[in-house]
Amino acid sequence: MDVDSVQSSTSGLFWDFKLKRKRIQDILTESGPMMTSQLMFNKPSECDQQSDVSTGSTDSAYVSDRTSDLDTAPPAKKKSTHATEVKNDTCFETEEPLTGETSEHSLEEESSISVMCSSAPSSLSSSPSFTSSPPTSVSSMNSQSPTASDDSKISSLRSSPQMTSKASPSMNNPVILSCPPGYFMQLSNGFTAHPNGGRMNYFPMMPFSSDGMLQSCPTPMFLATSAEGYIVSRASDVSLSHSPSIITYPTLDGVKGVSAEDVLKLNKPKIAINCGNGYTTLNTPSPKFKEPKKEETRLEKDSEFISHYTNGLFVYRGHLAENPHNLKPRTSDSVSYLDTVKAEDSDGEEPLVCAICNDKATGLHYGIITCEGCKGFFKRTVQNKRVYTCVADGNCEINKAQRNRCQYCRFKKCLRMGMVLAAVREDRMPGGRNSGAVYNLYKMSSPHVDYRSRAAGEAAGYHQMYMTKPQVKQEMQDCTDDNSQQQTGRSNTSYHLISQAESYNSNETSLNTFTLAPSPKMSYTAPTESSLQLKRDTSRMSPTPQNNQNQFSSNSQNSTQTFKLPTPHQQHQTDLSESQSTQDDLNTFCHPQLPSLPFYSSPPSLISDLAKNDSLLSIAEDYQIEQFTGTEETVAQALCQVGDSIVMRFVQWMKQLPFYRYGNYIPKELQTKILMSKWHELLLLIMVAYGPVVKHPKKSDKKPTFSELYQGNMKRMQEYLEKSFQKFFTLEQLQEEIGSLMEKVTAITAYFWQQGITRKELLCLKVILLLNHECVKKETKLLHIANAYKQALQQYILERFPSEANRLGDLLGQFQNLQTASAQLLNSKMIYIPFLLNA
DNA sequence: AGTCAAGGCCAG
DNA sequence: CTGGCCTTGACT
Ligand SMILES: [Zn+2]
Ligand SMILES: [Zn+2]
Repeated sequence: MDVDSVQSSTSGLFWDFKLKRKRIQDILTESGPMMTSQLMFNKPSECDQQSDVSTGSTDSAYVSDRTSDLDTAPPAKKKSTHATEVKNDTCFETEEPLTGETSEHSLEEESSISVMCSSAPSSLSSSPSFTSSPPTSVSSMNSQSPTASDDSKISSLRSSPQMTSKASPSMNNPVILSCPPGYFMQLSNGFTAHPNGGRMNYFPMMPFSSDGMLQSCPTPMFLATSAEGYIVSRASDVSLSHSPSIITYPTLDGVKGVSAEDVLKLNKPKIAINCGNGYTTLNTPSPKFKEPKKEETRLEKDSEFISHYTNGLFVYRGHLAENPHNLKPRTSDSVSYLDTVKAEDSDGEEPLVCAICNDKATGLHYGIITCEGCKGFFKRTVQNKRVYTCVADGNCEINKAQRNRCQYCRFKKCLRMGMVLAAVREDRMPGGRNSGAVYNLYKMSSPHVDYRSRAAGEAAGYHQMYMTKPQVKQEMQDCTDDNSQQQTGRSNTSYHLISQAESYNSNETSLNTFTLAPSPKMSYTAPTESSLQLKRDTSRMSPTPQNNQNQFSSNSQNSTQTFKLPTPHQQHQTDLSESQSTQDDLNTFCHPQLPSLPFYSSPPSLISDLAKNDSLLSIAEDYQIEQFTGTEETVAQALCQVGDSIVMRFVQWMKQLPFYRYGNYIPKELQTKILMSKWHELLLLIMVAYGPVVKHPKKSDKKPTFSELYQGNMKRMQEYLEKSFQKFFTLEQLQEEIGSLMEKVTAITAYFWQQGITRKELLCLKVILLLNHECVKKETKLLHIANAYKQALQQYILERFPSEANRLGDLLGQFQNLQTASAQLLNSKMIYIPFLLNA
């Protein structure tokens, strides 16, 4: 009846990270396995019927109607569930139009700031190198440092992600912050990260006038982080040839934020951030800021809710998450296995520890062993669909002592460790027992193929929960065949480091199921042949390398952080000569200094080189939605193949990139890592830009609007589901299900339509996106390459669109949206993927 | 009757 | 908001 019944539990096949990574590595090694997959690869692409895959979807723009569209759309879904706290959208709706229409103009002009850094502002020479990665205030917060006391004084900014995630086409839309009266804003990457994690972007800001009043809005200012503190730049000063006036605010000892006192002492201007409800001051207590309601918000869509916390870094699969506590497979029946746990436990240690915080556990709660506190925390969070924000960068350590320091990270860990959302009852009915199905939502294999017998369970590796470290290492080696793994086990240190890196690829994302069943009533789908196969595979691999709680948590949480730690120093080494302003990493990080790389000749030729081997765009043409009809099984298989072949093409594409050919700047592990984390974003980029690039060769006025696009997409989705699965859903149902994802995807497409993105721009964007990875920032050469492409793109834009000074910044700003959408896509149901491939 | 995981309560 | 403790109620 509902969409759930259609969703395939084999959904993960498409994204299946383990297979993809293997594929990548195979190809990179140019080894045999590639052949096999090449065969598979040809198959889907063979169909050359160029049917207009993207009829309704790909066309439209999204200019003036955008605000109104967004305005009207959300209310529809608001009626959905708890009407009370749906303010997440409310916020957005009320503020967005304001800026969208009125100040957008000025804002967009300012966004040229994202470009400005390509010139070396002399005024900045005093402030050495700005890191794209945040100052590591995390450490101070993680370790039990005195900052704890500060926490209470500083409002941890909990903003609603929807506002930004609501597909703002440019990063320059005002960000809505919430800050309780009497507190000063604390800014950090964690905050901005909100919707998408870890990124500090420019915020439009307003200067105060001398009388303490906000100035009217002629010259918005922008804020960005740097290693030194915050940079505030006056947009009006920004131009390509002149350095912006930049004010640097210091970082507050360990904690990021600027207090009123500090500002006074520094004798620097006060600034305010546009926070929707007017302006909230950055550096002074905000007297009359009124909270929208409760600064907490709710997310209505499960996938959105989840991806807010997973942030694309791992895939939520309920209690089947690969953590040491979950090695014991659940059976389909409702029999608890706590007794088993205890039994096993007795021979060694009896204290049950919480998988989240290591506190004393009180049994199974929502699928895993947790303490009373984490149980309650998880329940409250899910019941109220609370949305938290990390004020650091989303990697706070969670243990008993500091589990209450960061709700975001605590809940993120809850999901990561596999607490089952669906086990929180919607009807709040106490007592009784959840049906076993609740805990099988994330399973692929049939309940009958379970590990019912104790012997089987033990064989399946429950014992490994207590494996000693050497055993773990052995296990890792036995079970994996990839390169990074081979380096494993030399010493404890290397093991540790590697597993951190590994966790990105294999631990979190290697799994097969993406089924997100919002409600326990979801029907169970029969396993497919391939799914069973895969299930066996994963179960064999499932023992998580980490065996003690601390280690695991630090591993998993550092997986991203690790990559950017070294940045500051390396930065220094390379660019000391040139001072520069830095925007935050993700979007714009231009080096004024271009190294003389072998491949680098001139910006134009950089682009034309890319154009010579543009094999990627055809991806958008090679897969027809019609391929994905039939039974779910068929679809799952088809998707698996397609995913396979797509990855293949990405690898081949990467290998023929100019800088790739000219010298091996990219260590192989890095290639794999980068591609693994970027290929779905790249895919989305291609899909989303295909229409505007290909079907819109000449400037016509018939740019499709966002709403046209959106409605067309939804309608086609409806038809697709009906035709392919004989399931009919009303548009309202669909809206419920994938509205938010569709909005995000459509918004990007619409933006590209509106901008009339060109093929060359897309070419560059692909490369820049590929290199827009944390790891790249440590690789000086790669960083330079990325910047070379940015400059090339900028130059191209200058010639082609001379009047659009901020075009590059806006284009790069889409990365954030791509990342968000792609993360959500990862967590959405499989049956939507084929469609989105053609949206 | 006993288990045990869910929800509720409410002092701190 | 937290989390220790209590009540529920399907299931054994
Ligand atoms: Zn706990
Ligand atoms: Zn955190």
